[in-house]
Amino acid sequence: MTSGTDSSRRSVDALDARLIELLEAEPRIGVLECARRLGVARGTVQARLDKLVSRGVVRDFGPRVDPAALGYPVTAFVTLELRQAVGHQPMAQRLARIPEVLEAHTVTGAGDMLCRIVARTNAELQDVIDRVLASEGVLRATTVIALAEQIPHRTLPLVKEAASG
Amino acid sequence: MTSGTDSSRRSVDALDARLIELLEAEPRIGVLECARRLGVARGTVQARLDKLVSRGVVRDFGPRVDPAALGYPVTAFVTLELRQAVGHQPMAQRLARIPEVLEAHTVTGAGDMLCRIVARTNAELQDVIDRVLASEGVLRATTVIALAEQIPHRTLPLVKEAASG
DNA sequence: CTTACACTGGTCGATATGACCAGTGGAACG
DNA sequence: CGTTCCACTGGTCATATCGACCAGTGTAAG
Repeated sequence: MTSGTDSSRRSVDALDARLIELLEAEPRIGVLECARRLGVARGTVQARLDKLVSRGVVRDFGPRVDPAALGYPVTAFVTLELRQAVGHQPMAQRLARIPEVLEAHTVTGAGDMLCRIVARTNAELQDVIDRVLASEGVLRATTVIALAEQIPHRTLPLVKEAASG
Repeated sequence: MTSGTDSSRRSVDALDARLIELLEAEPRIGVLECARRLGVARGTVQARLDKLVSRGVVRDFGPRVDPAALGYPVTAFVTLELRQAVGHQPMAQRLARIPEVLEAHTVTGAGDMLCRIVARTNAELQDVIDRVLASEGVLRATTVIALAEQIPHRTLPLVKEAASG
């Protein structure tokens, strides 16, 4: 009773999307309950999940930690200009040693790297930025503080889009 | 046999941190196995976990989806300048309708909003940005493309820092 | 037509879960 | 100094899920 899904061409199909959506909404329900709610056999859900994970679409099911609840309510995005001589790799390694640096990308444009940084207070944010600036090769740091999270990190709409489009 | 942990003052203590670390590394192991590895009773792990969740430190255990594996390998950060007249809230709602917008913050500085956007190709990125620009109230969009993810989104070092510091 | 594959629907034993409980030690407080 | 509160212990319990199997069947592609 194939429902016409073809998981070989598109990376996710409608069933995959519904499965991810379901897990996103209620992560604790388990395979059996998923199967019931999606109206398919349990083995099918199991196979789908395994494939999603092995294909890398679903990275993991680790705990999502909220920095604010941890005591780090200040978020900032810092753009770094680097001296040409210093490579991105060693720079990234130095940044990685600073726990408050949650994320870093190399980017196009005037800046060379874009980092997401958190801190306990604005004052401590300054400390963190100073620590970043202390790294060799950083010429300049431009900081914007995130005032509010208008859209929290999400992927669900994208999953649905990928399944249907 | 209290191990001297005081979870009332600091938001997380050493045991919490080890628990989160363990779950981050191997999300599938379950409460019992956690208890064994941490060398505490199972009930303790259960209580800690419940509290971490209820306190909001751990948001959830939902699947972490990788946009790249979904077919959206292009990431960009877009800074929006808005017309003063248009509020941030309605703007965020319009942005939320675009699946490729994964995240949006209001920020300080020249721009008003900073968004994380993904796309299948650079060409499609242009389409997405056009869709963003089509929203009423957007005066200007400045885009930087993420070339490489030097530090993937992480919170573990922060958790350890919060537990010790 | 034949092959390949996905899904079905059933069973199996092993294991984890979440709920209890009484007891104990430490820390804070009066 | 005694009391109270709280976290942790270590034990049991019934229930539910897990992950593994299996043969059978439909669709789709070659």
